[in-house]
Amino acid sequence: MATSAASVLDDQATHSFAKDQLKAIVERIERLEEEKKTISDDIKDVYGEAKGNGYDVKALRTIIRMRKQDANERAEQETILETYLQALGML
Amino acid sequence: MATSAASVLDDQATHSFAKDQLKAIVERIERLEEEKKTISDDIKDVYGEAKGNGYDVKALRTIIRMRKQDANERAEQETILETYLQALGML
Amino acid sequence: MATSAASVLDDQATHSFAKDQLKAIVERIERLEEEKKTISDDIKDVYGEAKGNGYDVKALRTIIRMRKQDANERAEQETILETYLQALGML
Amino acid sequence: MATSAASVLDDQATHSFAKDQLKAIVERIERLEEEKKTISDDIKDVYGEAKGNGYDVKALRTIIRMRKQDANERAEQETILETYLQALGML
DNA sequence: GGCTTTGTAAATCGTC
DNA sequence: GACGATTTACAAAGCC
Repeated sequence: MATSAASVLDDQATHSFAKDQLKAIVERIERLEEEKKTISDDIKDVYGEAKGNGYDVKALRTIIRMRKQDANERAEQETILETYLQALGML
Repeated sequence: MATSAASVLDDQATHSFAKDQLKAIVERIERLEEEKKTISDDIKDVYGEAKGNGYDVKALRTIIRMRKQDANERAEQETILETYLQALGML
Repeated sequence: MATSAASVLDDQATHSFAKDQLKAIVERIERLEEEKKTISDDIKDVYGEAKGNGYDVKALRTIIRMRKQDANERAEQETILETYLQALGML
Repeated sequence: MATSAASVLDDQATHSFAKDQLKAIVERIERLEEEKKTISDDIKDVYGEAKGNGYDVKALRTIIRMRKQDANERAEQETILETYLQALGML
């Protein structure tokens, strides 16, 4: 079966487009991952610096983790409150 | 033993300083972790968007991973090359 | 190089042993995973039964999760206490 | 509106019952989850022990996973067979 | 039935 | 460089 000149062009265009789109996606992700790595390194630096100033890194991590937990818990409390209000027909 | 007025002030100053420094460290880390989370979410968004456009997310991740490996390998090759050049007194 | 009759037997014995040992490990793990699956199914049954008695499964899960969090938190509090005591040279 | 003495008792009884039932459900689930965790830990122990005997844990996991897949496939084959037998009126 | 959430596995990183 | 701890990726389960 023959393929018309038009459809060949279409195929090429479509193919090109797909390739460009994929490339764009990959590059966006790689760009973001680089930024993420930069920040991770910054965090490591802060811990390292703190350690240099006599802080116990493990304790610091514990503090950070607990504060995050507290935040999560507050969020959950709100969720529960909403659930109750919902159950009481107050929302 | 008595504590002089001066040392009380010193203690307070020292204590205040330690507290402020700790607070600063914690806040810097939390700030950075927030930024990191933002970027992680952005990455998820890109994958989600790609999925919406018909891409297979797992395959995309594989591509990203392979390209990272390739980059690492290239970097390693360069390291080896430099080592040789160094050994040959050409650097 | 020749291989004595004894070492052939040794090799076989060693090989057999290795094979049996590997088999034993695999079977122990598979046995445990079966048990684990049984329990998971039991848990699902309890939730299903509760649902049949008019309980809101999602709410039940929230209760279970919160109680677990509380337990974790208590455990962490103890960890922190120990850390402080350690720091104070009291352990 | 007034509430009769009888209905107060009923309410209390009902309330007590509901509370006890909920408590029973929660405790059953927590009990089962504990058992599940115990088994998970046992599995980890087996892997750890195997590692101590020179086995490669990742390879072991691969074996387990493949055998599970094979089992699933066998199960699927049986399902297909049953379907055929059913279709042929032989079940 | 897909889409999010949760649990598990793998990989990475810092430590000793 | 092996080990444990943390982070990240994958898989499974539950919910809509």
